[in-house]
Amino acid sequence: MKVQPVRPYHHGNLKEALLTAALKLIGAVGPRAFTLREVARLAGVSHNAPYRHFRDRDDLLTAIAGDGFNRLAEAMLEAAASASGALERMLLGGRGYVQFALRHPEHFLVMFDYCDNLEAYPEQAAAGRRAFQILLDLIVAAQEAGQLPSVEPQAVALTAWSQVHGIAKLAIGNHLPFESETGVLDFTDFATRALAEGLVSLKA
Amino acid sequence: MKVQPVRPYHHGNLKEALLTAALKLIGAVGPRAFTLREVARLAGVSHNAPYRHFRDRDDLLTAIAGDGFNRLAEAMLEAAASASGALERMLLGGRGYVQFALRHPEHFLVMFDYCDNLEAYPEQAAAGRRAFQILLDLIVAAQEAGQLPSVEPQAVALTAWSQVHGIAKLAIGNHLPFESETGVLDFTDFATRALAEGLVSLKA
DNA sequence: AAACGATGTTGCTCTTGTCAACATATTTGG
DNA sequence: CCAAATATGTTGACAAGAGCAACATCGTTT
Repeated sequence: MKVQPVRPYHHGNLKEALLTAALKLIGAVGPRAFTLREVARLAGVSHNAPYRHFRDRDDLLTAIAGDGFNRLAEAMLEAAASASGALERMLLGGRGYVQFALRHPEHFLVMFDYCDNLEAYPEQAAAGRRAFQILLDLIVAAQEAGQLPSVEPQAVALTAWSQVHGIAKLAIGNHLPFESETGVLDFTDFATRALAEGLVSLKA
Repeated sequence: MKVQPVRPYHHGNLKEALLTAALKLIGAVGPRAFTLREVARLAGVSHNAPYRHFRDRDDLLTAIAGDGFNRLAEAMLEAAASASGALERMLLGGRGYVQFALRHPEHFLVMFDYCDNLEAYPEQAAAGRRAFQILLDLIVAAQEAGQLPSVEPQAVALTAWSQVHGIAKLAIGNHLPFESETGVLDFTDFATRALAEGLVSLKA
């Protein structure tokens, strides 16, 4: 009778396992100390197994970035869903952006700082554009509801994006003096409301 | 008669030369591909010479970050100096922040993304705080001039910082659709003015 | 069942960070 | 004015990681 092999030669779902292990590793030691070989070790495979699923180190990181953009999009939609007014939905979308960054810094850092050449990966780049489109849609809806002035939505979206992105980056980098997630999110509300108010005033 | 030595055993000012070479290298290949050994090569010294001036790789990067914070502070002061009103000075300070990031992305990236543990380096951390203090001062001045509401200046400063930091990061990462520096800076004006307007309205 | 492609493994080379030991220049105390 | 002492550079080593090549094993397709 054959002994149950502790680990079959073929992993079965190594690609997913590698991505999961990579996220865990980045979460533990940061994207700088991230190592392909350590990921392989975590997944229990040889140091070269990852190359069957990812062209190289950057390819794996880009996959994580693309996954992150999809999750970010979901997070924003989910956050926005819990409001009634169009303007509130937009503000909550921004809040969702920051909340995602706080809860998934591994993803967020890779998405924006540890992944050159995102444009060279069509699928991941598209995921990024989709996430931005959500913000744009929220803004257009607020404009159509008359709660934001009808200046170029692109400019408004970039302004809002810059605001929440700055908050997210500074918060992750421990540059903001808030202890808790709640503290950062309350601050986000303050900042985004001020900005929205200003956009209204500009038009007036 | 002794032949003029092409290169003396002692460099003379290696520390500065290494920092300069490091900046050039980071500018050329990005902070990810930055290598201590390549820096040594650029400076024309052996691969271990840098260790006489920097404890390790992170130490050199942190030195660059500290230098960057000082230069950023200068840039903001200089930008702000060319305006008369307190509010205008504050807005120009933010513009200077973004302009610095655009012109010195090597510095900016190291300062905020490739330098963990800045807090472990008292001098560099202080340089960072001084730069933030400049923004804070500009805001307090605008408040005292009655051009900004007198809500907690700390919160206002963090909001403004987040705004310009987000613009700077997104611009450097090529996420903004502006071709020229001027385009980004005009957008910065738009965004910061909207935010300032909103802060005024919030109080009202 | 035999061949094929996909998936994993072992073993190598090249590069890097960092340590240790040694060499040379500069400064300083007698 | 010269000998330590101290800076500052150099060479040589080692471990670890990225990525290539050759080989092994598995499932699939004829």
